[in-house]
Amino acid sequence: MPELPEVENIVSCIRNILVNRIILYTIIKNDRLRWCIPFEIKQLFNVRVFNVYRRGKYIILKLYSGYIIIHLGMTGVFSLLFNKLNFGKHDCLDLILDNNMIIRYSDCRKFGFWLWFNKEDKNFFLDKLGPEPLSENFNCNYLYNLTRLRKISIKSFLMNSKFVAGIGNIYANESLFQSGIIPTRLSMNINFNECVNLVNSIKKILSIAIKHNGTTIKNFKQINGKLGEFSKYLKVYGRKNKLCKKCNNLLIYIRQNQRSSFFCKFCQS
DNA sequence: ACACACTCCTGAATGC
DNA sequence: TGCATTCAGGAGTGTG
Repeated sequence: MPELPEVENIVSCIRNILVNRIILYTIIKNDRLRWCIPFEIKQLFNVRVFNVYRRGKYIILKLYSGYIIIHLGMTGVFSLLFNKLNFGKHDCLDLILDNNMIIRYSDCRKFGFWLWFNKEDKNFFLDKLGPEPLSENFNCNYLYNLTRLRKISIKSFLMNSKFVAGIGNIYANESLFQSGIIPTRLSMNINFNECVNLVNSIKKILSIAIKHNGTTIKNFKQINGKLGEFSKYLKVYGRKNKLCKKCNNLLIYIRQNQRSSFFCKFCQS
């Protein structure tokens, strides 16, 4: 499941391949993603890619005539082909490039999407996003001030992209463990020192995960097909009924806002 | 405006 | 063994 580090990794891969290349055309195999792939993408023809970047978990392809916003959902995967290849069951579309390379997008569960925006459009998705967690705008003062106002758990807070962009379930669980805060604590009850710890933990964990090419749980692959390597560093996520790596007590699993939370009741409070 | 449940989807894991 | 059910999750949408 791609979160910020996985998306960052994918973006740096496809940036190298796509920037200054020309997309000759697209071949659509299945346009039924979360929303139907729009005709502007289906009809792309000889258009240069100016830039590829990330915002939260969104991938933005900046083209001459507008931009494509891609979200990978749960199972979106890119692969790089050097020859035309028949489509498999979960393949959705190919971008045919002017150097004979092909970028293929596949998505088993179809939670992902590809949308088109004209350059003058206000952007419905990007405009609502909170600061990037690795930017200076995301700091302890910001977190402290914003959490004062919210009667939601700190985990729900972290996973809401309008407060901070790109933190999903894995990294919310891991950051809260590292900073010793139980996921069910009300965000307004987190004190300033805890905000300092939490911000530091988030930045540190995301940075390390980016270095290790992300976390592979089931579906995430880098564009070269290699798996992310951060999963072996996970301390709580997916470790239901296993022992805490700090204190050796059993980790607790709960469902919180219809998401899995994992924590240690001795190391987190 | 806010908080939270529901929804989309497929395949692996689990249950009987 | 085989069929049925449960679970995983991002984030937009709908409800109270």
